[in-house]
Amino acid sequence: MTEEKRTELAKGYEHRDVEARWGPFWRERGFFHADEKDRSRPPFSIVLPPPNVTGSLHLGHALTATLQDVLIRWKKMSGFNTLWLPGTDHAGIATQMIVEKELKKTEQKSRHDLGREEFLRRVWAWKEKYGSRIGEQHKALGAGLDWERERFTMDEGLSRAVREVFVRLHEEGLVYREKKLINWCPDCHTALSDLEVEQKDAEQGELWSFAYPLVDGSTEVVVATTRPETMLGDTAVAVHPDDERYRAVVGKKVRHPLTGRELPIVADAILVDPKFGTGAVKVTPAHDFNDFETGKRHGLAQLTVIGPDGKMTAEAGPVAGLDRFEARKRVKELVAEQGLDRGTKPHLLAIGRCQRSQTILEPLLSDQWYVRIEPLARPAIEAVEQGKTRFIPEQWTNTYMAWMRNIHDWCISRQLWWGHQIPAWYCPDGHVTVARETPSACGLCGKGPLRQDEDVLDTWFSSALWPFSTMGWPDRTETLGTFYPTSVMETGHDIIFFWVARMMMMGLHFMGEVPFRTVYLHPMVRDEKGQKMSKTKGNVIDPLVITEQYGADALRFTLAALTAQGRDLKLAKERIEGYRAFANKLWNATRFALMNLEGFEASPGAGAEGRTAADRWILARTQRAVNETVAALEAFKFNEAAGTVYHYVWHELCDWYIELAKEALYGEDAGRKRAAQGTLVHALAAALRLLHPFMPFITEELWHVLRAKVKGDAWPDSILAAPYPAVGPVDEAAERAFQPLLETIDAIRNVRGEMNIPPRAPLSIDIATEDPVIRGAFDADGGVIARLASVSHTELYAAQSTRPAPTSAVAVCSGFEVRVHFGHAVDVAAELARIAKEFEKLEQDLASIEKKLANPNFVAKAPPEVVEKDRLRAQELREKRGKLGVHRDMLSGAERPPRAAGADRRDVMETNNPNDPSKPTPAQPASQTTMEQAQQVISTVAEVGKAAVSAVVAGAERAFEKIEKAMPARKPAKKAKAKAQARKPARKPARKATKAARKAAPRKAARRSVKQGKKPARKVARKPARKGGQRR
RNA sequence: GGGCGGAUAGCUCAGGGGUAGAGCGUCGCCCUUACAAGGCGAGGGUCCCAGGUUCGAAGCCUGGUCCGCCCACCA
Repeated sequence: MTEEKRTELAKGYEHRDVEARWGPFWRERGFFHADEKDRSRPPFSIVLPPPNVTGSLHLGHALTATLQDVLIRWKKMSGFNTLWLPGTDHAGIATQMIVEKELKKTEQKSRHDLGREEFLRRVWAWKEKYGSRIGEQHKALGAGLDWERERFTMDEGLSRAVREVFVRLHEEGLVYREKKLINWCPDCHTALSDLEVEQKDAEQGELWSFAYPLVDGSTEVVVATTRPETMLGDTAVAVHPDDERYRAVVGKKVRHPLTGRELPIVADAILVDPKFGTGAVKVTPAHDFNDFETGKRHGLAQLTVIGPDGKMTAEAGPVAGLDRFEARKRVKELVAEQGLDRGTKPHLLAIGRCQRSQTILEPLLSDQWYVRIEPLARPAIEAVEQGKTRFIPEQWTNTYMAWMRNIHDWCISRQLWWGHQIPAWYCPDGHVTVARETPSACGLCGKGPLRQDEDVLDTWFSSALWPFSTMGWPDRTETLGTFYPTSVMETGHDIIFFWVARMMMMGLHFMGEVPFRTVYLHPMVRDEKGQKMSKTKGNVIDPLVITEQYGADALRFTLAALTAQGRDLKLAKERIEGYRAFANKLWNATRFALMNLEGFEASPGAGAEGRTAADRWILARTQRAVNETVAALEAFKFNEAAGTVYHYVWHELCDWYIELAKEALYGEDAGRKRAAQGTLVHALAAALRLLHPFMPFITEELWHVLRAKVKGDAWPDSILAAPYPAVGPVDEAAERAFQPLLETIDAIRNVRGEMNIPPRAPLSIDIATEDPVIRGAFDADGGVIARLASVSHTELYAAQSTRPAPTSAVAVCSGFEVRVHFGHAVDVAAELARIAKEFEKLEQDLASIEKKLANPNFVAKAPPEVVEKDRLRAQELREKRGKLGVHRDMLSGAERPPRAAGADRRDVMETNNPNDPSKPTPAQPASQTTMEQAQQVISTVAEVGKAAVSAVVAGAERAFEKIEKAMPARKPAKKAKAKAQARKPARKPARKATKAARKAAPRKAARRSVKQGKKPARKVARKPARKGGQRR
């Protein structure tokens, strides 16, 4: 590849060029070819849920592809022998309807005009024409599927598996044919399974009552129905056996007003609820599921009055030939004409509709094939109970169980042409022969010719076999031996019954083993408004439209980042844009590295001796990111994995480390340079590998470019062949050691922002700490502060600094204090306001924590480590408060601490900053506040408390005026002053000030710094104020 | 009629008995030689309501309210 020679990158990331490059590269080199003979590596297999062959992928498919590809690439890089098996589903009804529609449109013909054979030819042609689009889409998404193993549910091999399963189940008595009531779609002209019936919200309908006169003329029985047309099929009237009102008429007969037939009055405790309506029910065994059962209990006739086309049959007498809804009106008229109408009431009812056509379904009596499901369901329940298959998120286990425990026999025959024709043949005598291959004569009587059952099997029948039929079953293939059971079934929770449950049953029955160890059910993808994407709503998005615009990597990353467990996923384009920017960020980080790798040595450990604290810090952070990412992936927490890498790359590697490393990279010190280069390459390479499963294209591209530059042994010619970063111990000491420096930079930046000091205006700072460890950190690596915070001059003190307050701001950090000198008078009011906010925050935190510690129950009952932590925390807060108080008092002029004898200045770090206009006044040998003095101030401050703040501020304003007068040449910047003015009112409402105080500098500083171990240092006490009750 | 999920910053959503988070958006300052698809900073919360358990509840329990979703043959 020519790009391997490139060692420079374009300024911005252009996904189009890059993405076109790597798909073919991976495929040509067979990276995704699974090797069933390789037993040296542990297997990891996923079968792709087969999309509808004539369909086009939507974002739900993109999510499926993304998550599975993440798993596959991650596992592959982690040393697994991976198989990801693609394929498509023939999707019986859906496909047939598409082709029929097209046929109607272009040729004005129905499938019957063409005949079965010709129609099927057309469907196959359609499949060939459009079936490839799915593959193209998957490839565009970067899906690492093993295309050599692509399957189609109507392939010869899979069809053989279907026949085998059907025949075997039939032999075992688990497939049977029976005349029963089924859900029939008059539009699609086929039977449906229970699952294909959709119950929408209750629809407004009517409950119509009419009277059946008794044959003996003694009285009448009033019944009610929501479906008047079915009364023509009534073959009885039922009442409750205990119902006194009807005791006398049970056993008698009523006369049908429209046909004259006589109908028995039966007593049935199951069907009839005496409290509903009149307590009498018309019974229509051939058109209602309850009535069907009732009819069987009482041996009632089954009278079919509605035909498969939805029109009334000849049996319907006066309304024969009418459409069922026409008949509904007509029946009411006819009954009314006889004076038997007893009124109509509005009534809410649930209506079953066809999942495909939305047509109102008709319960119809017909011969269909069924799978006896209970014997198959039992092992499938047990397998989950025993943990052989695990659902993630766990809550789906209940859903699965509830359905499985209440499962009905599965109607598997469909009156369609497109699909697996049922391998059953009928002889002239009507005997059924079920066989794997076309039989020549009746298995029972030996007669011929035989006629094959015209129906086909439910699409989901073949889908149920997918995990093993695709691997060559019924043959005992090596592929099955290596890759079955599959490792993970990843699919949407909407098909848990249609597909997951049925795969479980079939897998267990025919393979004797669950089809997958883990079922990960992902959320549904919705549009920005939270609506389900559907063709009818017109909000379906083709993933390719997005990949074209933003790049496949951005789309993939977005989908992964939004896939939290247990909730639907709303896709907003802002989010995708954000992750496209992330790709660009990664691109530029690599670009930066390439520009700064002259003299890089690839040998392992090179430059280790020159490493700075910053180097050790990012190495530790890298390891932490690796650990967290891997842990998240193992738990299927895609959003956490994505979020971890994102944060690491952007906010640690880019925002911090690259900036930190510039000094060494640009500098002359060869040792340090080498160390920084090595560290940068290590961190970047880790980032690329961590990210690869999520963003395969850009990471592969950058891998190659980087590889060409560094020429190391550890750089295989594809990132896919590189190992996924390994989990390992984190150098927590390195993290801790560097923390004060990060915190200092944050603090200075915060002061700048708050005080409106331009980012590059050089500043002089003092750092004061009594902690030798922290002091050591500043000694060794304090230089980074100069660069990242534009500091020109730093002095270190062993204790609190007392340089003249009016020209400085202070930030109290954990274990040290930073004084920022401006070289001119500070905006005292602004600084005091800033301190006031912070002070109040400290007060609040301290109050809440002290209250806790004062509670004997807390001390006695809470875990000792929690108590100890709070004690330390309280101590720290008190310290900070004290220091801040001193500063505030100095600034406000309210109290000026006496100078202590003897300078404690320990060190001065000069930073060469060419722009430095005004070297700060050479530091006076700074005086020191002794601990005693500090304590005194602390206690004073504590007493003065919050109420004093405004007074102090007022004092400060006076002081400010004085200063301004005294130093006319050093007026604060106009803007700063204006800002100070603007801020004044904000101080007044206590509520607002409190709120603001919560956002005080230390917290912010901590937030900017990065997570530290389990308990992030950034989390400075921040109990909501309302607890303290101070806000009122 | 059952069952399941959700309600947290302006928006979209993570989190989850011990110091309330992210992305986007908003505001301010920066064209700092990797990146303006950028950098730095700031503002922004009654974690739906009411009880309860607990030393401690946004989280756990109970009961509500309002949104989703799934299942179910009530004429």
